[in-house]
Amino acid sequence: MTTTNDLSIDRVFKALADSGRRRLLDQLHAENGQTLTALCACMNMTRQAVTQHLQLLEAANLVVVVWRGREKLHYLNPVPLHAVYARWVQKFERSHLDLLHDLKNQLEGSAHEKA
Amino acid sequence: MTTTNDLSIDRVFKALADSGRRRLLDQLHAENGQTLTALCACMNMTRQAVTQHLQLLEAANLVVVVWRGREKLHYLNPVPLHAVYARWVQKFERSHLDLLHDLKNQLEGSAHEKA
DNA sequence: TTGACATGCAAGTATTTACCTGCATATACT
DNA sequence: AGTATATGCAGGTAAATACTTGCATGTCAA
Repeated sequence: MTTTNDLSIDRVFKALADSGRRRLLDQLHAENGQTLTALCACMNMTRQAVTQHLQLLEAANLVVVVWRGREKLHYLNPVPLHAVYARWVQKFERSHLDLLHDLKNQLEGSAHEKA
Repeated sequence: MTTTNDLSIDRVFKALADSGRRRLLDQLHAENGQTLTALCACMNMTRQAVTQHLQLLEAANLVVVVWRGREKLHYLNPVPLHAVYARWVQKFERSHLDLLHDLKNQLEGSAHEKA
């Protein structure tokens, strides 16, 4: 269940692809456990639009929801972010300098610029 | 010029949002400097579609292109990945355990599950 | 110079996405 | 009970995205 397969990774990347959704995560990072209405305050779109963004974040497991009476409290879950970094970003980072070095060699070497 | 502003960060996130584009980056990670045709081999779509994906990766500066005669060589540039991590992902990761702890407290405390 | 190969450019379609409006439901407050 | 508050659900529109087909251009090799 906690398996981080390709589908769930894709959901995380897709969730992060929208600046509005990233702002929502930022908001929750600033203050965790906010209600829907509170989150709407900074979003310059209708409540329904914000709801839909939050649903994507929930589907990606980046946000966890807890009900308190009629209020929906939103909590940040940074685990998928870490998973994405660990399983995907890190491997590119590791060979960082090597690859740049290769590229530099190529550029300075046999390769020609297009006119 | 090398400024990593919000717009360029957005381009990177959007570029990473597609699994096909992520596969292209994986391919380049496995073997750097591949031609367009070589990259097409693993992509199960037309060459033009692959070209368009690569253009988005270029726009996000995740891929750098060098021409060698009639061949277009594609090189991975992991710098934007690192930038995204450093400027965006990391701050969520830092408070990782704290936030989970908060959440756990909330769940076990005053909050009630919805029926 | 001719033919094969590597790529570009442009326009068109289909799907997905972001967002809206309108109405329904449940909880809290008095 | 009655009103305000917090949210859900459903349907519709506009724009963005993924992908296609068709044709043009430039490079290599015989």
